[in-house]
Amino acid sequence: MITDVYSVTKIERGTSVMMVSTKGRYALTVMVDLARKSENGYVSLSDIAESENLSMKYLESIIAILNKGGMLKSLRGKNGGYMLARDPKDYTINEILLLTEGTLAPVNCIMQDGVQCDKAATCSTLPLWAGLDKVIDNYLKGITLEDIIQGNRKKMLGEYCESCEPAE
Amino acid sequence: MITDVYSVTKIERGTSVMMVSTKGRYALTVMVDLARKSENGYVSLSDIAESENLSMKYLESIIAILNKGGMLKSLRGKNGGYMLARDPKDYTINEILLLTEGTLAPVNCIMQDGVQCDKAATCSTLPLWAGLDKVIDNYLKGITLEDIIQGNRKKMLGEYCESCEPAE
DNA sequence: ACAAATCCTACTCTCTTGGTAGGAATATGT
DNA sequence: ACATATTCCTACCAAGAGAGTAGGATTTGT
Repeated sequence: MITDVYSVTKIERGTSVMMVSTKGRYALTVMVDLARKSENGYVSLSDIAESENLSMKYLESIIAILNKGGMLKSLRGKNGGYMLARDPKDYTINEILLLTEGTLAPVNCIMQDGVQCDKAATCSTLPLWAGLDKVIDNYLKGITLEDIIQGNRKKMLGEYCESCEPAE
Repeated sequence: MITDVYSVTKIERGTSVMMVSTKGRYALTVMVDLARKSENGYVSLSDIAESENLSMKYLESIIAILNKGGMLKSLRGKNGGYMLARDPKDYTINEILLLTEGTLAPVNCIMQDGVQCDKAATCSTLPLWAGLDKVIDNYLKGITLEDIIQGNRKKMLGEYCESCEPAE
C-alpha cells in the first residue's frame, strides 16, 4: 500500500519565476523618465513620482536599488535629485531589469551563471527552458534606453510592428 | 507641504507576472512522460510521480488541470490512468503552459486578449513589453511536445546549441 | 468484495510583492 | 545661521499566490 512514498521533501519556494514585477517595471519607467529629463540637471524623486503618478515612498525603494547599482548619480539636499550616470544608449534593458529583478530566467532551474539542477543531465525539458531563456535574454540585450525614448517601434516590435513600413 | 499626495490608491497585486511556476513546469514534465509512455495504454498517476520523483498529491492537482483542459484522456478504476489525447506533435508548448499558468505575459499590462491599461496610448515602455511578449509567444508556439521527446536541440536552442553542427 | 485508480473539496503554511512610516544626514538659498 | 528640500536608511505590515497536504467519494477491473 503505497501512499506517500513519493512525497517530496524539499519544497520549492515561491521565487520560482517572477519575471517582471512592478519593481522592474517601475524601475524602467524611472529610467526612461530620467533619460528624458536628465539634461536639465538633477531630477527629484517627487518630480518623477508626480510625472509617472506613482507612490513616492515605493519609488524611493526602487530608485535606491538603481542608485546602489551604479545606474544613477545622486545629489542630496535642496535642488538635489537623481540623474543618469551614462548616456541612454549605454543602458540595455536587460541590465536594468536584471538589477531590479535579480534574475529574468523563466524557470528557477536556470540561473544566471548557467544551470543549477542535479537532474540537468537527464532533464529533457531543460533545453526548452534554456532556449527560452536565451530568447528573452537576447531580446532584452538588444534594446537600449535610447530605443525606448526614441520610440523605436521597429526594434521593439520587429515584424509585429504594424505601423512600421514592411521590411524588405 | 506635500507628503503623500502621490500615494497610489489601487495596489497592484502579486499576480504581476508569474511566468513559469512549478505548476507549468511539472505539467510539461507530465506531458513529456505521457508522450513517452502513452503507447502502452493508460499510465497511472503513481507511475508518473515515481518516474519524475514528484509528489503524487501535488501532481494530481496539476493533472486535473490538464485533463479538464482536454489535453488528456483518463480512465478510472483499476488499470486506469491517463494518456495523451492527441499526437505529441500536435501539442505546442505554448498551449500547455497557457493552460496551466493562465498567462505567459511578462508583465500584467499585457493580457492575452491584447492590451489592458488606461495609460497604454502614452506608455513608452509598452512596445517593449509587447515585443517581449511576442518573442516569448513565438518561441513557445514553435516547439512541440514531439520536439522535446525527440531531443531536438537545434530547434530548442537554435544558434546557442553547441552540440549542433553549425548552420550554413 | 476488494483493490487500484481517478475525481473532488477543502485546508495550511510560508514567502514575496507592494507598499508604508518615521526619521537621520546633507546640501542649498537667503 | 537657519529653514527647507532633498536623499538616505531601517523598520514594519497586509494580502495573496505558490506549493503542497489531507481525506474521502466514486469508478472500474478481477
